[in-house]
Amino acid sequence: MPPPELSVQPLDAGATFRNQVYRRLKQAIIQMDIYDHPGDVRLDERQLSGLLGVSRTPIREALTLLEQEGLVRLEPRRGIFVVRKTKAEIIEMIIAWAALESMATRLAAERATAEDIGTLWDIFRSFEEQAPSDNIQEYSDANIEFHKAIIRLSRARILETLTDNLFIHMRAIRKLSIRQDNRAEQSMHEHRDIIRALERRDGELAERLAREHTLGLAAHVERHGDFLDWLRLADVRGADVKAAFKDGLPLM
Amino acid sequence: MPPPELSVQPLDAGATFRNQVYRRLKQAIIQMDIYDHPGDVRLDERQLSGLLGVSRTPIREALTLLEQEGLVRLEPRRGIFVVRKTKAEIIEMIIAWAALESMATRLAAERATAEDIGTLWDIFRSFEEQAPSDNIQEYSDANIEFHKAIIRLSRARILETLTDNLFIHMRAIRKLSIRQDNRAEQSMHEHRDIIRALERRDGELAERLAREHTLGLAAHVERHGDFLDWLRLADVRGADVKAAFKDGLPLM
DNA sequence: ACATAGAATTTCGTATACCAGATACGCAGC
DNA sequence: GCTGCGTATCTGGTATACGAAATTCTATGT
Repeated sequence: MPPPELSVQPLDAGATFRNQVYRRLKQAIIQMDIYDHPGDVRLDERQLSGLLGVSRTPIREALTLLEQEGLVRLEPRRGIFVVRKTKAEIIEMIIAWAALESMATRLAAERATAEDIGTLWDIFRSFEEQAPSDNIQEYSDANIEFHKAIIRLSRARILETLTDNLFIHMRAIRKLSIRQDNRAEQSMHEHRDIIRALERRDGELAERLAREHTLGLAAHVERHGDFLDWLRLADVRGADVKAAFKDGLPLM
Repeated sequence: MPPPELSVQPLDAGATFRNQVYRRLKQAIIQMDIYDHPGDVRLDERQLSGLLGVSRTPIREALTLLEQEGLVRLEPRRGIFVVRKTKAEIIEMIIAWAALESMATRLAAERATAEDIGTLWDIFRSFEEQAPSDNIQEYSDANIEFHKAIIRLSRARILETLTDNLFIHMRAIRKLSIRQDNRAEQSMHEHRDIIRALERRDGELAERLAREHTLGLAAHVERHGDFLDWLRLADVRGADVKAAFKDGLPLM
């Protein structure tokens, strides 16, 4: 028997102001649903500094990260703007998502345990039960959760990381009508078929189904996603930013 | 005829110190071939500040970016270390690469012009002529260039961006013997077959060949990449960092 | 009223100062 | 010589100060 081992995690790894601000801002930007309202949303470093109770330094570093993730755009001496992806960009991202998820699905077919697949069925059923009418959003969080679950089964952390970054931007299409093209039902069937292919350990088929499913979404956005290029108007400023932080101002 | 339009690019967009330092450090890290020598390589903010002639602020922001790309690791109050990927991580990255490139290849089959494909043949021939003996590296820059060229033909910027970030880390396996498993010749044939599939506009086939080609590399690393987990020893510090910057110290 | 020039202000980029955690060093005790 | 402890030093994280470019405001002349 090996000697008993005392393994202690570092207490506050990643608890720097920079990282806290990063998480906080990211969450705020995601929640503010910029795709619902036209006009630029501008962030002000000083305002954020006051709002969060830290100096500009960690805020700037957090914004640097958010810029690299494509959530904000830093225009020197002009301002920091929350990014709204164009229709073309969203479609490209869905294509990349399809690529990564289909590969993940192939891996999952080899690596997932029977129990893992059971979990997929659980998720599948859990939002099969939702009345499709009360959820206007085609790609609600629940749906994304299903896809994330599959990708997790690939046991490939990098695929998770990369797709997570893509999924963030999928809030752009949450308002896409789910009735159009009868997508609700079709999407359901495709999910079911993917799980079945995984059960049969048919990686080739599972990969193809996953790819076609997600590329189908890309095609859907191609047809009905013009609204994405519509909203690009007035300057809003301040007010919205404050609203996003309405709960829980102090950072610590 | 549309009216003549005067479009002037901003002169210094992205010419901030932060971005210059970012590019400079990235290049330096890539060139320093950390995978050739064991031991941690540590970067010192103040030293870099003196070396590059700017204050710590833009340097820290650049390091923040490099951390997100996985090139360095910032350990609060302990140091900044150049990251060496593990064998498992490299394999995961190659798998992600395979996913993205196979999708890109599928798109390329639809979108590439005949001229584009001609360019691929050019690249193909250009490093077919190299005596295979003088290039020890499996994934030489020329080879990567071929893959980048294909991905570019997909006309999907995001696929380019994502794969570029992955390719950076492929320097880890440049020293993989190309003789093993007769990979030089096999790789050549596979490249040729991919171009042919593109010529025939057979997206399905091109995608599969691209995927299998790159997954083949993953398998190769799985078999022969143990050396990646070997080198993890003493602390080197300072000296190597300076060497990497030996040419062109001042930033501007 | 309107257009315009110039000053005041805003805002991000950069430099510098300070802080606290982590390490390294040296001294004391054995 | 080795161990343990306390202090000096180093290092990254954060706050603050300053600078320059861009915007906004304002006063002025028509």
